[in-house]
Amino acid sequence: MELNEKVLEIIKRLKELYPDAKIALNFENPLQLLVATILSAQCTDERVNKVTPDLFKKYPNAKAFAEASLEELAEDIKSTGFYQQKARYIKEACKILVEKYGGEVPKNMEELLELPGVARKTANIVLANAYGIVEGIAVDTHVSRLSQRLGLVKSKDPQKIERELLEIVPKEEWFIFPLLLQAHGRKICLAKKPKCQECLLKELCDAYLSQN
DNA sequence: CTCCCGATAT
DNA sequence: ATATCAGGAG
Repeated sequence: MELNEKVLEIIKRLKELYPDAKIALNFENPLQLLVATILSAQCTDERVNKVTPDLFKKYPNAKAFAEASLEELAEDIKSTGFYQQKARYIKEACKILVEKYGGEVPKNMEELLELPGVARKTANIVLANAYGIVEGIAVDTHVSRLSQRLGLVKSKDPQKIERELLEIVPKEEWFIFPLLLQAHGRKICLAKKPKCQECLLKELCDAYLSQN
Protein backbone atom coordinates (compact mmCIF):
# COMPACT_ATOMS: atom_id res chain seq x y z
CA MET A 1 0.00 0.00 0.00
CA GLU A 2 1.20 3.47 -0.87
CA LEU A 3 2.25 5.54 2.14
CA ASN A 4 -0.28 8.25 1.31
CA GLU A 5 -3.22 5.84 1.17
CA LYS A 6 -1.99 4.16 4.32
CA VAL A 7 -2.13 7.50 6.13
CA LEU A 8 -5.64 8.12 4.83
CA GLU A 9 -6.77 4.68 5.99
CA ILE A 10 -5.24 5.24 9.43
CA ILE A 11 -6.94 8.63 9.73
CA LYS A 12 -10.26 7.15 8.60
CA ARG A 13 -10.16 4.36 11.18
CA LEU A 14 -9.00 6.62 14.02
CA LYS A 15 -11.78 9.12 13.27
CA GLU A 16 -14.34 6.32 13.66
CA LEU A 17 -12.61 5.19 16.84
CA TYR A 18 -12.24 8.66 18.37
CA PRO A 19 -14.97 10.84 16.86
CA ASP A 20 -14.60 13.36 19.69
CA ALA A 21 -10.80 13.52 19.73
CA LYS A 22 -9.74 16.80 21.21
CA ILE A 23 -6.91 18.28 23.20
CA ALA A 24 -6.73 16.80 26.69
CA LEU A 25 -5.52 20.00 28.36
CA ASN A 26 -8.18 22.17 29.98
CA PHE A 27 -8.07 25.88 29.12
CA GLU A 28 -10.34 28.86 28.53
CA ASN A 29 -8.10 31.22 26.57
CA PRO A 30 -4.83 31.27 24.60
CA LEU A 31 -2.72 32.24 27.60
CA GLN A 32 -4.07 29.35 29.64
CA LEU A 33 -3.34 26.95 26.82
CA LEU A 34 0.18 28.31 26.46
CA VAL A 35 0.88 27.88 30.17
CA ALA A 36 -0.76 24.45 30.29
CA THR A 37 1.27 23.29 27.32
CA ILE A 38 4.53 24.48 28.86
CA LEU A 39 3.57 22.58 32.01
CA SER A 40 2.80 19.45 30.00
CA ALA A 41 6.43 18.93 29.06
CA GLN A 42 7.45 15.51 30.37
CA CYS A 43 4.18 15.34 32.27
CA THR A 44 0.78 13.86 31.54
CA ASP A 45 -2.06 16.16 30.57
CA GLU A 46 -4.19 14.76 33.40
CA ARG A 47 -1.66 15.90 35.95
CA VAL A 48 -1.47 19.35 34.40
CA ASN A 49 -5.26 19.60 34.63
CA LYS A 50 -5.08 19.01 38.36
CA VAL A 51 -2.85 22.05 38.82
CA THR A 52 -4.30 24.57 36.38
CA PRO A 53 -7.72 25.39 37.89
CA ASP A 54 -6.16 26.90 41.03
CA LEU A 55 -3.23 28.26 39.05
CA PHE A 56 -5.40 30.20 36.61
CA LYS A 57 -7.53 31.53 39.45
CA LYS A 58 -4.42 32.81 41.20
CA TYR A 59 -2.78 34.17 38.02
CA PRO A 60 -5.62 35.39 35.80
CA ASN A 61 -3.49 37.05 33.11
CA ALA A 62 0.01 37.43 31.70
CA LYS A 63 0.77 40.37 33.98
CA ALA A 64 0.01 38.26 37.04
CA PHE A 65 2.41 35.54 35.89
CA ALA A 66 5.04 38.13 34.93
CA GLU A 67 4.94 39.66 38.40
CA ALA A 68 4.70 36.37 40.28
CA SER A 69 7.24 35.35 42.86
CA LEU A 70 9.39 32.72 41.19
CA GLU A 71 9.53 30.61 44.33
CA GLU A 72 5.80 30.77 44.84
CA LEU A 73 5.01 30.02 41.20
CA ALA A 74 7.39 27.07 41.31
CA GLU A 75 5.58 25.76 44.35
CA ASP A 76 2.22 26.16 42.64
CA ILE A 77 3.24 23.97 39.72
CA LYS A 78 5.50 21.59 41.62
CA SER A 79 3.57 18.42 40.91
CA THR A 80 4.12 18.74 37.16
CA GLY A 81 7.85 18.12 37.57
CA PHE A 82 10.79 20.24 36.37
CA TYR A 83 9.04 22.96 38.28
CA GLN A 84 11.88 25.45 38.64
CA GLN A 85 12.57 25.47 34.91
CA LYS A 86 8.90 25.69 34.07
CA ALA A 87 8.32 28.50 36.56
CA ARG A 88 11.10 30.50 34.91
CA TYR A 89 9.77 29.78 31.43
CA ILE A 90 6.26 30.88 32.35
CA LYS A 91 7.34 34.03 34.18
CA GLU A 92 9.81 35.07 31.48
CA ALA A 93 7.44 34.23 28.65
CA CYS A 94 4.67 36.25 30.28
CA LYS A 95 7.04 39.19 30.78
CA ILE A 96 7.58 39.18 27.04
CA LEU A 97 3.84 38.92 26.41
CA VAL A 98 3.27 41.97 28.58
CA GLU A 99 6.16 44.01 27.18
CA LYS A 100 5.83 43.18 23.50
CA TYR A 101 2.30 41.96 22.89
CA GLY A 102 0.07 43.80 25.34
CA GLY A 103 -0.37 40.68 27.42
CA GLU A 104 -1.72 38.67 24.48
CA VAL A 105 -0.34 35.45 23.09
CA PRO A 106 1.04 36.04 19.57
CA LYS A 107 -0.74 34.36 16.68
CA ASN A 108 2.26 33.29 14.63
CA MET A 109 4.97 30.68 14.80
CA GLU A 110 7.99 33.01 14.72
CA GLU A 111 6.91 35.09 17.70
CA LEU A 112 5.80 32.07 19.71
CA LEU A 113 9.16 30.38 19.18
CA GLU A 114 10.91 33.37 20.75
CA LEU A 115 9.22 32.65 24.06
CA PRO A 116 11.30 30.66 26.55
CA GLY A 117 10.05 27.11 26.99
CA VAL A 118 8.23 27.23 23.66
CA ALA A 119 9.39 25.14 20.71
CA ARG A 120 7.43 23.81 17.75
CA LYS A 121 5.34 21.30 19.67
CA THR A 122 4.01 23.94 22.05
CA ALA A 123 3.66 26.58 19.34
CA ASN A 124 1.73 24.21 17.08
CA ILE A 125 -0.63 23.25 19.90
CA VAL A 126 -1.35 26.86 20.85
CA LEU A 127 -1.82 28.06 17.28
CA ALA A 128 -4.10 25.20 16.31
CA ASN A 129 -6.18 24.77 19.44
CA ALA A 130 -6.45 28.36 20.66
CA TYR A 131 -6.52 30.22 17.34
CA GLY A 132 -7.44 27.65 14.72
CA ILE A 133 -4.25 28.47 12.85
CA VAL A 134 -2.80 25.25 11.50
CA GLU A 135 0.73 25.68 10.18
CA GLY A 136 2.12 22.33 11.15
CA ILE A 137 1.63 19.16 13.15
CA ALA A 138 2.40 19.11 16.86
CA VAL A 139 4.84 16.27 17.40
CA ASP A 140 4.72 15.17 21.00
CA THR A 141 5.80 11.85 22.42
CA HIS A 142 2.64 10.09 21.22
CA VAL A 143 2.78 11.42 17.68
CA SER A 144 6.44 10.54 17.56
CA ARG A 145 5.98 7.00 18.90
CA LEU A 146 2.93 6.06 16.84
CA SER A 147 4.29 7.56 13.63
CA GLN A 148 7.42 5.48 14.02
CA ARG A 149 5.63 2.27 14.96
CA LEU A 150 3.15 2.60 12.12
CA GLY A 151 6.00 3.23 9.72
CA LEU A 152 4.86 6.67 8.61
CA VAL A 153 8.25 8.24 9.26
CA LYS A 154 11.82 7.10 9.58
CA SER A 155 13.30 9.97 11.60
CA LYS A 156 13.50 10.07 15.38
CA ASP A 157 13.98 13.82 15.71
CA PRO A 158 10.64 15.63 16.28
CA GLN A 159 11.48 18.40 13.79
CA LYS A 160 12.23 15.89 11.05
CA ILE A 161 9.22 13.78 11.96
CA GLU A 162 7.02 16.85 11.54
CA ARG A 163 8.50 17.57 8.11
CA GLU A 164 7.93 13.98 7.01
CA LEU A 165 4.35 13.99 8.29
CA LEU A 166 3.55 17.26 6.53
CA GLU A 167 4.50 15.55 3.28
CA ILE A 168 2.13 12.60 3.66
CA VAL A 169 -0.78 13.95 5.71
CA PRO A 170 -3.25 16.05 3.67
CA LYS A 171 -3.31 19.62 4.95
CA GLU A 172 -6.99 19.46 5.90
CA GLU A 173 -6.08 16.71 8.38
CA TRP A 174 -3.17 18.51 10.03
CA PHE A 175 -5.37 19.69 12.87
CA ILE A 176 -7.01 16.39 13.77
CA PHE A 177 -4.07 14.10 12.99
CA PRO A 178 -2.05 14.65 16.18
CA LEU A 179 -5.22 14.57 18.29
CA LEU A 180 -6.12 11.18 16.84
CA LEU A 181 -2.66 9.74 17.45
CA GLN A 182 -2.63 11.10 20.99
CA ALA A 183 -5.99 9.52 21.75
CA HIS A 184 -4.85 6.19 20.37
CA GLY A 185 -1.47 6.48 22.07
CA ARG A 186 -3.08 7.02 25.44
CA LYS A 187 -5.60 4.23 25.07
CA ILE A 188 -4.08 1.47 22.97
CA CYS A 189 -0.62 2.13 21.58
CA LEU A 190 0.98 2.64 24.98
CA ALA A 191 4.67 3.42 25.24
CA LYS A 192 5.44 0.46 27.48
CA LYS A 193 3.16 -2.45 26.60
CA PRO A 194 1.02 -1.55 23.63
CA LYS A 195 -2.30 -3.39 23.43
CA CYS A 196 -1.73 -4.67 19.92
CA GLN A 197 -4.46 -7.32 20.15
CA GLU A 198 -7.07 -4.62 20.67
CA CYS A 199 -5.60 -2.36 18.02
CA LEU A 200 -7.62 -1.79 14.87
CA LEU A 201 -4.51 -0.61 13.01
CA LYS A 202 -2.67 -3.91 13.49
CA GLU A 203 -2.34 -4.92 9.87
CA LEU A 204 -1.22 -1.41 8.94
CA CYS A 205 1.46 -1.28 11.62
CA ASP A 206 5.09 -1.96 10.74
CA ALA A 207 6.03 -2.58 14.37
CA TYR A 208 3.23 -5.13 14.82
CA LEU A 209 3.87 -6.88 11.51
CA SER A 210 7.60 -7.19 12.06
CA GLN A 211 7.23 -8.96 15.38
CA ASN A 212 4.40 -11.33 14.46
C1' DC B 1 24.35 14.84 24.94
C1' DT B 2 23.05 16.40 29.64
C1' DC B 3 20.20 18.72 32.75
C1' DC B 4 15.75 19.67 34.72
C1' DC B 5 12.06 16.50 38.61
C1' DG B 6 7.32 14.54 40.60
C1' DA B 7 3.71 11.10 40.10
C1' DT B 8 2.13 6.66 39.17
C1' DA B 9 2.47 1.81 37.88
C1' DT B 10 4.77 -2.38 38.89
C1' DA C 1 12.34 -0.09 45.62
C1' DT C 2 12.53 0.84 41.08
C1' DA C 3 11.12 1.55 36.36
C1' DT C 4 8.47 4.49 33.40
C1' DC C 5 6.10 8.55 31.79
C1' DA C 6 6.96 12.91 29.15
C1' DG C 7 9.77 18.80 25.93
C1' DG C 8 12.93 22.24 25.75
C1' DA C 9 17.33 24.66 26.59
C1' DG C 10 22.29 25.10 26.87
